[in-house]
Amino acid sequence: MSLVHISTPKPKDVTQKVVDALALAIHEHRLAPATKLGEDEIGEIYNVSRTVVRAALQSLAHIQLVEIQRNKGAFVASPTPREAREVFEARALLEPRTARSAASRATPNDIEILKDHIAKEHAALDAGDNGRALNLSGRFHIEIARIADQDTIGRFIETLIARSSLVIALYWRRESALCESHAHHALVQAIADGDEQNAEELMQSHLVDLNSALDFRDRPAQTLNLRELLQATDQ
Amino acid sequence: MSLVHISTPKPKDVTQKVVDALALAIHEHRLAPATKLGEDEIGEIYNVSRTVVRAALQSLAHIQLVEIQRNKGAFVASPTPREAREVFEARALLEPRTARSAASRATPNDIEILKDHIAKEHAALDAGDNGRALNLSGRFHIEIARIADQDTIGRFIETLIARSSLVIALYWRRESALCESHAHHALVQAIADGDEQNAEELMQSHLVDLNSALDFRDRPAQTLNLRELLQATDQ
DNA sequence: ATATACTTTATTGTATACAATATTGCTGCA
DNA sequence: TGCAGCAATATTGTATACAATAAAGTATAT
Repeated sequence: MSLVHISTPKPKDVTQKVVDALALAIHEHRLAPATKLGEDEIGEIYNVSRTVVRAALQSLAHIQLVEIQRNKGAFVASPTPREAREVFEARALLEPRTARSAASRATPNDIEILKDHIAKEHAALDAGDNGRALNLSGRFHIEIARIADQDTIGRFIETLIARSSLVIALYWRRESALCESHAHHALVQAIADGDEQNAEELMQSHLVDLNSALDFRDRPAQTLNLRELLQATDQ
Repeated sequence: MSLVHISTPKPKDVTQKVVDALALAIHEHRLAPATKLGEDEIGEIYNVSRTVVRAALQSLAHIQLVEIQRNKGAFVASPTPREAREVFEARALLEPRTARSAASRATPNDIEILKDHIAKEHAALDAGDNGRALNLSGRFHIEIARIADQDTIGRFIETLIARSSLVIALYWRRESALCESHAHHALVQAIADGDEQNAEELMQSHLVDLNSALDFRDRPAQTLNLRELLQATDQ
């Protein structure tokens, strides 16, 4: 009778694996916005049935990383300029408050985790792996939400950051450099010091900086969406 | 060649119908928190296969109206006191700003819609149909988010209001009367007047009132969850 | 009589099969 | 050539079948 059934070797949740794999590919810009995600195709790639692929795609559709059109299939989402703006407006509303809360609660261990994130981000940048750097940068923000210990708002922030990947893929203006590292560093310092006011303000200005590095003018997105616009969207 | 293919008679999205039916039942408190939602059972009720039931349940799980436990099934969610508190904290963060925005954009038609909501709410209360009144009250808030024309934040608010139904079902203290009608009326007036500041403040105090009518002390929830607590949550 | 191991039943997880819809390619005609 | 209509193909929507897991029941031994 094995009472100590610790450390389950196989938590296997196949659907979640597919979700994570696809989300990572999108975050790292390996899957471009508007890319068709055929069910059979994905099923063959991960050796799972369409049942689990469909569940995974629905999951991703809920956080608006993919868009599902009935009888047409799933596509990597392609946020309009308006949606892109809204994503950053929402972040500006939620994240400064969250950073403040994180500053009031962070433990030394939390600070270590944040510093570790920054280090990895630097490493990825030096290695020229921009996709990975971007993903780590996003996870840095998610980590702050976790430290703030607000699960509900944290979930919202997670979805916003996920969508931010797509926004950046579509609207990033290459002229501006990826100067986030410095901002992140200062933020960690404020959180480590428990300086709530400073943490909130730094997060706010960081988001303003990010926003100003985006160019939301026009850009109706890629090829596929053109077709959408032409055919009647009957109901 | 029929070009004018307006008004599709059958938009039939079976899954969405099941989602709506279950969500309504939860919102109107006909399905209590922690109620088991068996797949076969629901499938027979709505005459659909388990496939669509599962899709519907996953959808509801995403907005945290139901909780899915692997190999155990789906249950109507039963927010803990902490989750309940977070829901209202998040609403306090998002909705006042949204009300302000609504005040700056509302059209005469929008005002009509809001007044209509209030009238229906009154009617439901008079008829003693508290479930319906509660549901309408929630939809009033959602309508304001729609008027504010912020889709992203609006979605967040929708999920928060959905969860609020569960919170109210669990933590409402019966001593306090359902005095929302007056608050809603004042809110509509401010929005109609385009008085942004007032709309924001009224929404804020309205949420404070709601919050004070809740009692988050203890309440580990109903029967079923007791069983949960006893068995090891391995992984 | 209680507890433990085993057996049986019920329920969920996954895969496959069939139906419905959309897309593509072809044929014929102007 | 270019377009309309039909046929063929591919893809998604839904139902069902099978596998895996959990829950419930039963028998036996102490």
